[in-house]
Amino acid sequence: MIAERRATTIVDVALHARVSQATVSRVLNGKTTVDPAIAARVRQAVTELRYRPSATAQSLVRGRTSTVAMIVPDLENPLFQGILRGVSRSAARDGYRVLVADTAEDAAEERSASLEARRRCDALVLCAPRMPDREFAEVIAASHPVVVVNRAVPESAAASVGVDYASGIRELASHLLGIGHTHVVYLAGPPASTSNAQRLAGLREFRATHPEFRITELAVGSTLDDGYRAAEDALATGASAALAFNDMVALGLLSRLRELDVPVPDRLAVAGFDDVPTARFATPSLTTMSVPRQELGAQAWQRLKALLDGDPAEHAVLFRPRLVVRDSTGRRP
Amino acid sequence: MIAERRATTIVDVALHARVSQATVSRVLNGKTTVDPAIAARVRQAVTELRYRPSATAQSLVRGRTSTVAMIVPDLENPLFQGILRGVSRSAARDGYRVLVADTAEDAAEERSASLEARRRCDALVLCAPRMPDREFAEVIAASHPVVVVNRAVPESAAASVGVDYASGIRELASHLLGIGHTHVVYLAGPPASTSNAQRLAGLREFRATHPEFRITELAVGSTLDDGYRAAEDALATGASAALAFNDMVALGLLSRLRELDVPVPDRLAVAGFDDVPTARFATPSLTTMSVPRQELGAQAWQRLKALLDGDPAEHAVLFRPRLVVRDSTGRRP
DNA sequence: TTGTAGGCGTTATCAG
DNA sequence: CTGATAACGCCTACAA
Repeated sequence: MIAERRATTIVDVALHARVSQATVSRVLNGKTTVDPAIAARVRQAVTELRYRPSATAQSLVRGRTSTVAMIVPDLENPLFQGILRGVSRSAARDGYRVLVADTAEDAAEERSASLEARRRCDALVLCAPRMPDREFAEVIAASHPVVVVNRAVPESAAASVGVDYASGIRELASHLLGIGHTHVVYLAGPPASTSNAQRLAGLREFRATHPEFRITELAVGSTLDDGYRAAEDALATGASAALAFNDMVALGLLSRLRELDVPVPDRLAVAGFDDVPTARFATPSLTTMSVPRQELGAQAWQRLKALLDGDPAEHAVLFRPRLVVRDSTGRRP
Repeated sequence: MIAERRATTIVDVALHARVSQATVSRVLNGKTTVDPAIAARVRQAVTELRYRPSATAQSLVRGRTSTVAMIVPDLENPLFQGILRGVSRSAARDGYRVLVADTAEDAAEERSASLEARRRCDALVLCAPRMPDREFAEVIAASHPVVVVNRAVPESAAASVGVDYASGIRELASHLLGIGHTHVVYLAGPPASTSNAQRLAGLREFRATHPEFRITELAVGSTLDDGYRAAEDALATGASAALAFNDMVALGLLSRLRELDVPVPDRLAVAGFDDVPTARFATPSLTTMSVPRQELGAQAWQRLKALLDGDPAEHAVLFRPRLVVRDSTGRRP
């Protein structure tokens, strides 16, 4: 016989313990005080029947799911992994779970995924959204509460945490200039990435105050392979140093340079951005700007939590990346 | 005035369109056919009121949440990232979302997270669970449908996908022996990892048929740092080759060897496991066993989907890792 | 302290 | 083709 088993509900427990549903609910939630003897009976019924309350029903009646969604362009990017980890662990401490959606760098998918995910969650974490401004504003308006990571947003519309890429890249440029590089090639990231735009802006600013500093721009991308493939073009620019969009690009570049027997940093110095775990272990070890990945996630959660609790939005926070000089830039060339 | 806005419900839409809730529900779900004029009125009301159905209410009445949970020991591990990505993308195609929980390599946390996550989802993906057998069985029994990744499980209890680590490491050992290494040191992974146990078993088997092959075992771990710190001990064993638990360990080891000016592969050959994205880009490039990370996730989803649809469980699948010879093992020493 | 009953937002059955 | 109405599983005034 095929026992089409309906999950056991609070009614079953009530019947089994010979009390009302209300009482079962009470002992399970520890709200009102209940007669110890009865409470014990209920608890026993619960274990005997292996009863576990339906989270869905609880969500419906309580008006919240205790779940938040996080939308990322690419789960393979160590930056987003770190942020996800930070959000996930912080949220767990407050009894929240995280739903994650990978949009595969597709701006259109980003919009629908956000809207759809928001329907089943209490809030949204938008990570480095690639959407055009119009859609971005629309999604934010429809998804409150929202916290945005790594993209500027009108203070009132949503909470935000981010990285000061402009200042970071200026510091990096300054470091390179300091050790004698007057011509660097910038390996640009995805066009839709606003953090790439911030880096470019930072570079322009630096250039404005340092006319002797020359920057050649190359459209590259964000992955190991993108960096690997950019090596020849980077060399062809004649620059003495390369500034990569992020560490992945830098690592890919390094590996190709090695194949080509191009000495780093002597012929070409290389710097990345993010300080991913492998950066320190690369050969030569990678000079980069450190970004607090998990902390970014933790801060994102803190802001989301405030909004969820109806507290006033906390101030946006912008982390200053920290310069980490390693061997890939070396000394004065 | 503080407008405590209740979200707009189907009732609001019905009122606005001067029809019943039933009709609204019908046009939204396209179930029964509805008078075109009325349908249009409803749709207009929907957009005007910006109505979006409550996923929670739908879940309650439909009896499913269209969400599955995935439990992983560590989100920073590239293997789990790849699997997550595979599950996430495959599930998305079938209209499912993925809830992710990082247990920080804590077996106790693993149990509670699984049970708790299962309450709000339709199914569970257990990734390389570290729990002791007893708890493992218990969690599985309480969480059906479940698919387990990278840990053996009684065929009837849950679906499973995995990697044939034993055969993989034998192939790797064979490669090393083939190029002349008769003494290798195995840098072991987390004691609670069953895939580590599988590797050890494979090594023992290989040893049984190749008495001239000597294996020294070292307790190391699973991270870059673990590998980095194991370098001196590995050298002290006098082995001519190191077999790392995974690529992270191997990469950490490589970087430390470089600092120590130990030539690889001449003084010590190094091999990893998993073929993570950075393995190819390491210096020297890393010999390793390739594991289809995303495919593992896709297969896991396929099995879960079958179970969710009430179809008979598909057969367990075990992927054979593929040997990828690169420079870190080199030629005959 | 305990039980009764109403409601959370949808879907689905069954009459009209 | 459309409209009441009963679930779905749980929580919470309110009443006893």
